Amino acid sequence: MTTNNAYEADMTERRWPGQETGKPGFLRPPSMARPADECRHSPLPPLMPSIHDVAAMAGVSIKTVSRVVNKAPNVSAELRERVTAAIRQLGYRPNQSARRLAGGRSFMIAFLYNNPAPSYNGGIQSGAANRCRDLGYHLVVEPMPLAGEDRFAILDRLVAALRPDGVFLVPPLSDDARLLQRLSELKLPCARIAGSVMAESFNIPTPERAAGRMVADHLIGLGHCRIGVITPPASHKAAMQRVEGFRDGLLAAGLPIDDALFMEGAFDFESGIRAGERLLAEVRRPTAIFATNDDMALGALTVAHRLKLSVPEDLSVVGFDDTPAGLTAWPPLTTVSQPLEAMGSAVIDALAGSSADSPQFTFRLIQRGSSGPAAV
Amino acid sequence: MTTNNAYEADMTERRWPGQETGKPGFLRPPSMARPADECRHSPLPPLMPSIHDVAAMAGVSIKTVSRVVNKAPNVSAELRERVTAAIRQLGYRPNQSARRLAGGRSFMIAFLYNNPAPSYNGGIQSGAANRCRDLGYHLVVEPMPLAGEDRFAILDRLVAALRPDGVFLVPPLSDDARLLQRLSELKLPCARIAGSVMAESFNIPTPERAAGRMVADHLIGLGHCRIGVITPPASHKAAMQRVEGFRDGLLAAGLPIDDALFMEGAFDFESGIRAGERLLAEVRRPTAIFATNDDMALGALTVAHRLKLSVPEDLSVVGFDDTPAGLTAWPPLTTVSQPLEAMGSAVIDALAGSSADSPQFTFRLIQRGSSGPAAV
DNA sequence: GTCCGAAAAGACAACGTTGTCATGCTCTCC
DNA sequence: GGAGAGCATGACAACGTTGTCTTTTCGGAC
Repeated sequence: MTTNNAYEADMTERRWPGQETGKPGFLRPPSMARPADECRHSPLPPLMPSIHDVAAMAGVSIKTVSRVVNKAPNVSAELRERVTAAIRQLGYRPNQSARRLAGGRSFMIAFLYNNPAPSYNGGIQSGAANRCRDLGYHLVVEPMPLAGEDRFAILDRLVAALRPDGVFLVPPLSDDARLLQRLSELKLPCARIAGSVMAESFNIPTPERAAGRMVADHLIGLGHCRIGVITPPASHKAAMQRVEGFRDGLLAAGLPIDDALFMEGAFDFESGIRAGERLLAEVRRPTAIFATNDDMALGALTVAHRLKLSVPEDLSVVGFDDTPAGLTAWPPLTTVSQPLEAMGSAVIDALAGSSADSPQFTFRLIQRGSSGPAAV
Repeated sequence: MTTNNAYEADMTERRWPGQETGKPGFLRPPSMARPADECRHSPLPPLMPSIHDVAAMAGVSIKTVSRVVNKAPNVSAELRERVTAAIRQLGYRPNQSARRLAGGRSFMIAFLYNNPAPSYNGGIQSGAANRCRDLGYHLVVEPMPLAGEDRFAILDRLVAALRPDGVFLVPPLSDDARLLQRLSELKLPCARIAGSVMAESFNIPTPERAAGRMVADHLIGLGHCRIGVITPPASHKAAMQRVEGFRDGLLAAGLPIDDALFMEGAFDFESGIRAGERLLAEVRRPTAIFATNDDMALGALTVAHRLKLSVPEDLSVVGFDDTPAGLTAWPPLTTVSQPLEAMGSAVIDALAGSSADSPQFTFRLIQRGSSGPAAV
């Protein structure tokens, strides 16, 4: 039911008295929406105490409570003490909607994603959500289409309705120049993970290149000298660095760079199969394959199985991302793991300005059964 | 930095004039938070028009605009037309914070999850987020610990800050009795997927049992009569139904039920390996294994590889969930797929009361290379 | 003692929306 | 033509916070 009418789509259908529809709907109807009110003047403590309740209990003005809550300076120790006690006793929590309305902050951070790898998104999201929790923010998720004008409509609606305090993007969205430009027009603080396109938004860099080098060193160390590479789609700039790093390793080891051994994939299993088939059909068959993500590596592994090649005896395969599928494959996949949760956490820190420096991450090579010494 | 002090933890650190810290933080400082104001009386259309701008342009009161926006009855066609035009021209979008504050609705739905399978969460979340978008809601994600008192604190904070219009849970959270009780105390509309514990909250049932039966029929149809089953942990009530359905199938086919062939797993890869090892060490080795989720099935598959059993010639393996890892395994896993996106979407419909009936889902058996005829 | 400046506390008006009530206006029916 | 019922519209007060400005209080220097 996606409609192009931006206005219509933003409104929720709602039943009005007189419009009888059979099913009542599950959400609390508006009329009973404020249980707090009934409690306000009752002897029982209010269910959802407001700043006024706290102020009354502490015998101060609401402004003083506000100051204490926001850790503003110029509040005497004594009052701060009293207010804090009242807050604790009542279990007061500021109402975010009211804060947003009055103060211009929403305490919402929007997570825009498109990455089809659920474990990648999941890891980042989990780290980000937990850090948000610590900092008093909330994470709103918004899946975005990769292309098309829809994404601008989606973004506009999100921004208009929520006015998030910040937005963050993961690859490949973090290289979507038009999206970044729109975000900058909207003057939304924005942070990206592993972006490579230049943009004014903050970017959290990742050691893609060093990781690519690490894979090269690993395979070369095992004696491989003819190594096929399944490269990312050209749009995936960050992942492209993995290939660069891999080339660095070949150069450093004095190995030749054979363009026939570089096959472009689409970051999915199918394209890994196709690339693997072509690589393994080479007359001088490579003894190892480095795929720039796990899905493609698993495609290569599947081709090896189909061709009855033993892994790692006949062929070593290395992936990238440390997805769950790599762990459960046979043989388990040698791959590179990223500290996803820490990265998600760092993005929130960057947006909230609560971290001291630009974070540094290290990617780790996870050696498992799919890579071994080259056959002699 | 998780602190137990509920009050402290809810507040974001904030820089006040005079407190100089080196890094400015990335979020827009509060003072420049309202760019809309500057535009209000300028000749240019306001960047973020409010209901007042629309009312002024259409020459009506703000209340009338509100009525049009909320599709309330009793507005003349002419005014509705004028207002709609003004809304469109200005690109007006209602401010959710203000709506929440005034109307008692937040247009937020909270998604509580714990399920460690990212593709499961991801699928549900994606369906839910898209449906939210259609209906004008937003999806706030909140990862929850499985046990411990923390989850109540997390829930309380979420509710206090956001007052979400609804909450939804996926397994195994949907069977967390204490959490459900707390939600009901908070009077929060709540919907669950595949819950089996009785609770007053709405539950979206899934055909787990029928799916288990389907797997049994599939394997029995291939000629298997000795089939190992890796069961879910006892806490996963919904998944337990899969085993029931499987038993139904055995009974219907007149096959014996051998308790030695039922091994409890923990829904993860490792436990699948352990259960697989034990099953395949049986003197009369089963010719097929049904694991109640893919991770455990992949564990069994790994054991088969280690024992140099051919799959499916020597052993058929069937999983459940249709995870990406099952697709990329070797051989690709026969499994059961759930319409995750539709389920996520349906939960939102249930919460918003926008669907006519309780939805019915069908699980599909995905036949792939890991299951085949029983050896004679 | 007076005065001054700074610090502490409060009063009050936003913020943008919805709920409630009041006010017309237009029918219909006697 | 007058009463009453309904519809269409608007005025205004919430909602719970924060920003701004004002007032009070408190030290200390003269």
